[in-house]
Amino acid sequence: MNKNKKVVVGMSGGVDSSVAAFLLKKAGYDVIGVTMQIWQDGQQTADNGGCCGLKAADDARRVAEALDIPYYVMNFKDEFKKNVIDYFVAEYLCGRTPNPCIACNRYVKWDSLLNRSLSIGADYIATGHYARVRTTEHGRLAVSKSATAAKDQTYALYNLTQYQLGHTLMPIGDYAKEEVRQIAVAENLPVADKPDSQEICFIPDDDYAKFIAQTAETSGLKLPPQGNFVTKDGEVLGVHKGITHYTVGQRKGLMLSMGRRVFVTEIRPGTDEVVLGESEDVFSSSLKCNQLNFMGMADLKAPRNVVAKVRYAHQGGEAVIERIGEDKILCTFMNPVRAITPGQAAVFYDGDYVLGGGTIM
RNA sequence: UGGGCUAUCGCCAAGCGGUAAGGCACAGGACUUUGACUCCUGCAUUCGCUGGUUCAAAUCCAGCUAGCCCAG
Repeated sequence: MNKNKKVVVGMSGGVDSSVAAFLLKKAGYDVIGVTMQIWQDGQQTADNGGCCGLKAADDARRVAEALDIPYYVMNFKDEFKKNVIDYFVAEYLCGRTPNPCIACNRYVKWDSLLNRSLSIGADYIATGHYARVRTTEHGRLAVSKSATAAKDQTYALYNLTQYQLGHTLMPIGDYAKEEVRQIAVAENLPVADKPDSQEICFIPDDDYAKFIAQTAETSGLKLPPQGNFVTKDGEVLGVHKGITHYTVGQRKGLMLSMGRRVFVTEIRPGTDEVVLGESEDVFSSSLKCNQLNFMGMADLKAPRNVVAKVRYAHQGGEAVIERIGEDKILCTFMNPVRAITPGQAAVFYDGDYVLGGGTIM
């Protein structure tokens, strides 16, 4: 039944998406390899095999040749700049901590790439994400955790719509990381031993504050000034470099010697204050989120027990969610969770699959 | 310019004659398709300065310098 079904595979040049392409071809799909060109100068990301690196394209092309599938590079620079980079910078400028991977998935991969793929006659797009698409008992489509819980990437995919999911394949989700690599080796894919990607792909040197400052400047945006480190009671502890340098839960880089470890507990964009506190002060038991997307559940009428994740690497905590507004959910945890941070996503699960999620306020 | 006290890594701070603890900060690494967190490693041949006593001093003595306190 896969015969004649055409699928565009987003190929990053990494092991995962390469194996995804292989598996689809093996399963009988009409596979087209595509690398998204999203970042400005190719030089920048030279050896970074990131999810969206650019040297990437060279590797992806070699894999496509090895697999004997058509291969194209599609230009999504404008979309990426607008929906990921500008969003990323704007969030930091107002004291929040964005998750660019979520934005990239939502707007670039599952909007721009999907639409362009459908327009050239594809039935699906596929990626190398460690996640699966499944149908729930209520007939909803939802991403569910991959075979390896350790490599689960469903968190970053909570924003997908039913329509998008209906045109999505994630062939890697049924395999463990080691198996994927073994397949790559067995099939002699040119990228079999490439290391896993990491860090934000568009900031090669890992210096966020510098990147934000540069981008803000070229965009004519005003950078937040220096301000005070304060305690929750208002006592001034020192001067900081500007709120873009900090995030909730942060301990390193404060350049402040208190004699004990202190952490950022709150960022106050209004007064440019960064509040510092003890380790236990960064735990909290509830959060509110908006910009909701419902996936495994069609809606949220009554309070519901879920497992909620508050960041990509969060193991998840038991919680109750309830609607407290047209576009607002209150999530109350059974046990306090560390570093709930505005701008990050709260994603709700029922067992293995995603019910929905929103942006932490 | 009478008396007293203190001067040890960027900060705090052990040490009390036997050859420089620890914490914080910082740096590097690990982990990680977000930020964080966490973990590992590193971090004073030298104890305000100058002499002296001693086999041996950051530790004892003297002078100097600096800071603090109490008196004027």
